[in-house]
Formats: sequence, C-alpha cells, structure tokens
Amino acid sequence: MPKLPSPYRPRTLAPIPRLEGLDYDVLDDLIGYTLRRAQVAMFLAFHDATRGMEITPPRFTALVVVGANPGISQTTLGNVLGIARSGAMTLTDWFEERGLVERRRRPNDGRAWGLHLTRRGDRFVARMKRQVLQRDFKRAAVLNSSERGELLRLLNKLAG
Amino acid sequence: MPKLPSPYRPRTLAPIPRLEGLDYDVLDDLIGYTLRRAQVAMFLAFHDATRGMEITPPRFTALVVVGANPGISQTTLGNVLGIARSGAMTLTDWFEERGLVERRRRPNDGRAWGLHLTRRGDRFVARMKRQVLQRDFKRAAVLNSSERGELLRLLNKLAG
DNA sequence: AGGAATTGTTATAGACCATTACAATCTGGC
DNA sequence: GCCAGATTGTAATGGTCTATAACAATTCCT
Repeated sequence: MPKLPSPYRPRTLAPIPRLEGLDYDVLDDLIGYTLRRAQVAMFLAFHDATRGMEITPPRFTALVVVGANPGISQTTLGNVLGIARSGAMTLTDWFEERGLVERRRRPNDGRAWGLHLTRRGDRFVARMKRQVLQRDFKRAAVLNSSERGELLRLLNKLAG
Repeated sequence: MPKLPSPYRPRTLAPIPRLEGLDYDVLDDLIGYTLRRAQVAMFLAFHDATRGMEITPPRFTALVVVGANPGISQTTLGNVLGIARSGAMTLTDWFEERGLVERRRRPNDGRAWGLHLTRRGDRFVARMKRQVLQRDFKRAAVLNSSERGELLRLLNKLAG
C-alpha cells in the first residue's frame, strides 16, 4: 500500500475562510472540496464540545467504540479507526495512563488483550458523548430536521 | 490560538470499514463522524485521479487558486488554504522546483511575490482539474444529479 | 508436531504544519 | 520627509500523528 502524505483534520481553530473577490474556479463544483470545508466547520463544534478534555476525533471514536464493545482487541480497534495496530496501541497507552481504559487478559487467547472502560472511563465517556452530540446538533442547527436526515443519508451513500 | 493535534486526511488508501457486528453507538448520529467517512471515500477518488502526479489536496487547491488568480501573494494563498504563511512558502517552493509556478516581483510592493503558473504549470493544472473533476463525479455517481446538488447545498450551508 | 498466521510491542522514520524570530519593505500620522 | 508599526517572505525548530518493519509470544491449521 503506497504512502500518503497530508493529514485529515485541521490544526488551526478557524474555519476555512471564503475570501471575497477570489476566483475559486472548479473547487466549488467538487464534492471533495466542499466536504472538507464542512468538516472543518463541524470539527470546530467538536473541539468546543471537548474543550479541556484533550480529546481528538480518533480518541473520541476509540472511547465510544470500546465503551459499546467491551473486550474488543487493539487490532480490531485499529481497523475501526482505519489505522495500523501500532497506532491503536499508542491510543490505548494514552487511555490507560489516564485511567480511562484497562487491558484485561483473555482466558482463551493469550495474544490479544480485551479492552474495557474503567469506572472512571465510563463516566468520562458518558459526559463526552453528551457534549459532543449536543454541539454537533447545535452547529448543524442551520439545517432543519429533515435536512439533517437527508444529509446523513447522502453522506452514508457516499461513504458506502 | 491553541494547538491542535490530529491530522485531517487519511494516509491509508482504504475506506473506513464498516465492521459487522460492531456497535457504533452514537457515531452514526453524528454529522462529524459521517462527514469523515464520506470524505475518506471521496479522497480515494481524488487519489486515483492524481495517481503518479504527487498531488495532495492542499497542492491541488493551491494550484487551482494560483491558476485562477494570477499574481496572488503567498500570504493570501495561505489564507485560502487555512494554513500559516510558512506552509504556503513550502508549497510554493515545491511548485517552483518542479517548474509549475514562478514567483515574480511586484512593481509596487517589494515585499510580496506574485505567484503565476508557468506554461508547463498551466498544462499540468488543466489536466489535473479535468481528471479530478471526472473522478469526483464518477465516485459520486451513487447520487443522482439532484441529490448531488442538494448535497453541495447542505454542505455549503454547514461550512457557512 | 510444526509451519503459517495473528497479536501486541518497540523502534524508526516521514509528512505536514505551527510557532518563533528576523530582515526587508510598506503605510500612515505628524 | 521621518519614524513607529504593520506586513511579507524566510529560516530554524519542534510537535503530532501515523506508517513501516522487525520481533517474540501465542494460536491455528493441516
């Protein structure tokens, strides 16, 4: 699999601006470009929701998935996120250092760990989910409820 | 402005998988997460369209914008992309090394360069735009034409 | 039983980008 | 015309995320 440069989430806390008097040429006709602008906007809502929690999108996804699928292995977690095993391990280490997730030995497989939320992790995830959901809806409030549903439908079709 | 970890585009050339039997919990209700999955899918189309050209999304955007706005400064280019000036310079260096863009002195401002496509750059950009547009449409062909328009409209509303 | 596959781990490297500091140049008020 | 302050490009440095490769321990398959 060839290598890919260039990251997938913004590092600056500002929307991609729409510069007056600038010619955007074909960019506005591209779903790829428009998706990116929308994603940055939604990321700002996410960042706002997780202020002070040191949570990034991959960390959020990982915690939610571990919470909903206790006993999941690191390899599977990496697959869900679309990253390599080594990355899933770095994530897990980070959670464990903060007492959010613990590795438990599996009785029937001595290779893999089973990942579980700690009690602290459970409370943390509940609060995190609540805030992220709230901000996601709030930011997307420029859409009415049927538009929101339609957008999710179209995006899922694309992601297919 | 606080720092942000975590990148914004995928580095592996595979869609984010949909694992059977896994509980995705709130993720499916989040526009942010669904956007990300759609974006990875569209990125694969982009990557396919620019195969062998060493073109990444920021490079694509930069070349299109320089082509459509000859004489643009590096600072403005950085603003369009949402990155710092130093990053715009790295990009410009990369283009110049490959003979796609040239810096021209401005008569009335000795500080800023004006960026211009070379003749070679012009041909390159034309081909690149053609291929990216074609692949973008092809990948999004799961949507009919009115759905495509609706999606662009909703995304632009979100990006607001 | 034994070779192949899987899991976690460690070490290394790379891409992308921010931040900071600096010199050259321009701007605006006086 | 002069000078403080803003703007531009540049160089140096560092950080974050993640891939790749190699390894040992364990499990699976024939």
